[in-house]
This record gives sequence, structure tokens and C-alpha cells, in this order.
Amino acid sequence: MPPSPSRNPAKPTGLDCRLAVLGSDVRLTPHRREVFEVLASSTDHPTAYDILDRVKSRSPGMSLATVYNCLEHLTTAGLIKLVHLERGQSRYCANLHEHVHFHCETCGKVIDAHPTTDFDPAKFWNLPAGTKIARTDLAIHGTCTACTAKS
Amino acid sequence: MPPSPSRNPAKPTGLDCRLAVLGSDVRLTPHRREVFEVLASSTDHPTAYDILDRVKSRSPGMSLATVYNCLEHLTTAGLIKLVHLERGQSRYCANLHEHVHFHCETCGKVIDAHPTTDFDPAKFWNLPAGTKIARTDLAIHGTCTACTAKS
DNA sequence: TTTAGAATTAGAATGATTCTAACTGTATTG
DNA sequence: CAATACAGTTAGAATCATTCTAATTCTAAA
Repeated sequence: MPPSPSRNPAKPTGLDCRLAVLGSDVRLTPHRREVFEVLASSTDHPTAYDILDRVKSRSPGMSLATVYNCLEHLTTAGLIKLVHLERGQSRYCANLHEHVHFHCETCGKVIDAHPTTDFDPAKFWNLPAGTKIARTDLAIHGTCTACTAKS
Repeated sequence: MPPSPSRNPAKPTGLDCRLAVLGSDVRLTPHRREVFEVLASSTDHPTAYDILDRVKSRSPGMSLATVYNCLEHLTTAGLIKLVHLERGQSRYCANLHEHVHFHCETCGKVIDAHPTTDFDPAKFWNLPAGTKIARTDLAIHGTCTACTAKS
């Protein structure tokens, strides 16, 4: 036994291990792991409902409430990101590399775009002095290659 | 009478005049005008419900459905902009100058930030060849001056 | 004045998300 | 090993934002 840690149910140490990535601290329960894995193997920025659909083959009993619950925990832990591009359903993204989103207004597809050089928003926009930037969300809307070719 | 335009109810010319700005083409009915004026005199990016609230002193009978309807027409015409920053209610903005939004994660306030120099997203992010950019939405999240001072 | 179509309306319907309360599982404590 | 405490999970209800529907009103041309 390790040096008698007093009972602390918020940080169990047994079978129910954690994912020690990026300083995050989530209990990786089976459901959370599956939601994470589905998202990590998707490149299309699925909605909560899409994720439920994809998880169902492995966990037929999972409910939408649980998907939302898992997504919330994973988001809080910084393992995944929430993306808002339009009204309606939110989308999720497990790409943790710095990137922005290109949204095709014709087919609805969302493509990750990675930076080619450093970008500092404070160089381009006039923010009040004393403002602290935590993160930036850039969404580029337009027409994707396939849709441009078709028209 | 002008040179007998054949009946075309989509483009009336009488009292119900249009706002000939920016190539837009909206019927500026009393309700639409009020919604637009409320928004134009607000700097806080109100939600549809906020707008209904502010419009009520002048048009007590206006319904939320009409507010949404007016906002939709004004948005389509390019007279106002729809802003998505978080889950939940959409916000609207009548600032048509090029700008981005700073969102304070502490107090929820949204501040317009205007460009100090030209910004071309294609210079910073690697988009697939053939992609056509229509517009970009940049949201900067962080802590505003007031909230930074308090903490 | 009639009429066609746009604008407006209240309320219903839908869609997305969150909440609630009951139940289950796991690991620590006695 | 049994009891316990709490996190995780669940279905379904509740809520919130938005859109739809069908009826009504308004406007301007014929």
C-alpha cells in the first residue's frame, strides 16, 4: 500500500485509471474512453448525436445524456474541443494541435486548417489595454474545393 | 407615374421604402426599422430576447416571432450580423465595419475589436487549394480589463 | 375598391441541451 | 468481507432557443 493517502474519492488510483496527457485529470471510465476514441478517430467534427450513433455499435446501451456528460468532462479536462460554427448542434473535435476551422457553406463540411506561421491576434486587432487573451477561435466560411469544382 | 413597371409585389416603391445601403434590398417596415434602430444603438450584442425587451417600450405589441423574423430579413440583407460565441442564444450586431469579437469569459461581455492592419487568413493557415473564402469569424476569448483588475 | 402578396401574430412544434432522481459500480473504511 | 460513500450512468422530464403554422392585417398596384 502507498503511504496511506487519506480517503479522497475524487482521485481514485485503482483500475479506473486516468489519462495523464497535457496535465489533464479525467477519470477515463469505459464510456468516456469510448466517446474519446470515437472522436479521436473522426475527422468530421461530429455532433453529440453523431457520436452516440458511432458509439452504439460498441456500447449499445449508451444514452445521449451520457454522451453529453462524457463530452462535458472531456472538454473540461482539455482533451477535446467544442466547436460552434452555426446555429443548432455543437460539434466536437479531438484535434488538439493548434488549428482553425474551415466551414463549407455549400456542403456543410468542416475542415481543420493548421498554421503555417505564428499568429498573434493582438497584432491585427485593437484590444483594450489590460485585456487578457485565453484562446482564439477562428472560423473561415466559404466554399470547399469539391463544391467550387462542381459549380 | 414612373414608366409603368409591371406589377411586381416583391419590389414596392411607395411609402414602404427601402434602405439603400450597401446594395441591400430590404423593405424597411416599421417593425424592421425599430429592430434595426434598437440594434444600431446597442453596443452590447443583444440576443433576440434582449431586443424584444428594448423594442417593447416603442412597440408594446411586438412578438418574439416578429423579432426573429425581422432579424432574419435584416441579416439576409446584410444590414446586421449574427454572432455565435457560446452555446445558447445567438447574438446580433449592427456594426458593419470589419471587426472581430472579444468575449470576456468572466462577465460575458462582448467587445468589438477593429483591425489595425490588413489580415489575410490564407497567410497564416494552410487551406486546401481551390478553397474560396467568403468571410472569417474571429472570436477572442479571455478576461476583459475590468475583470482582470478585479481579480 | 379589389386583390395579391408581404408582414405580423400567437401559439404550437421542433430541436438541442440540461436537469432530476433513481440506480449501479467501485474502492476505501471498519 | 460488509458497509459505505460517492462518482458514473441512465431514462425521461424539463427547459431553452428557434422555427413553423395558420390566421389575420396591411400595403400598394390594378
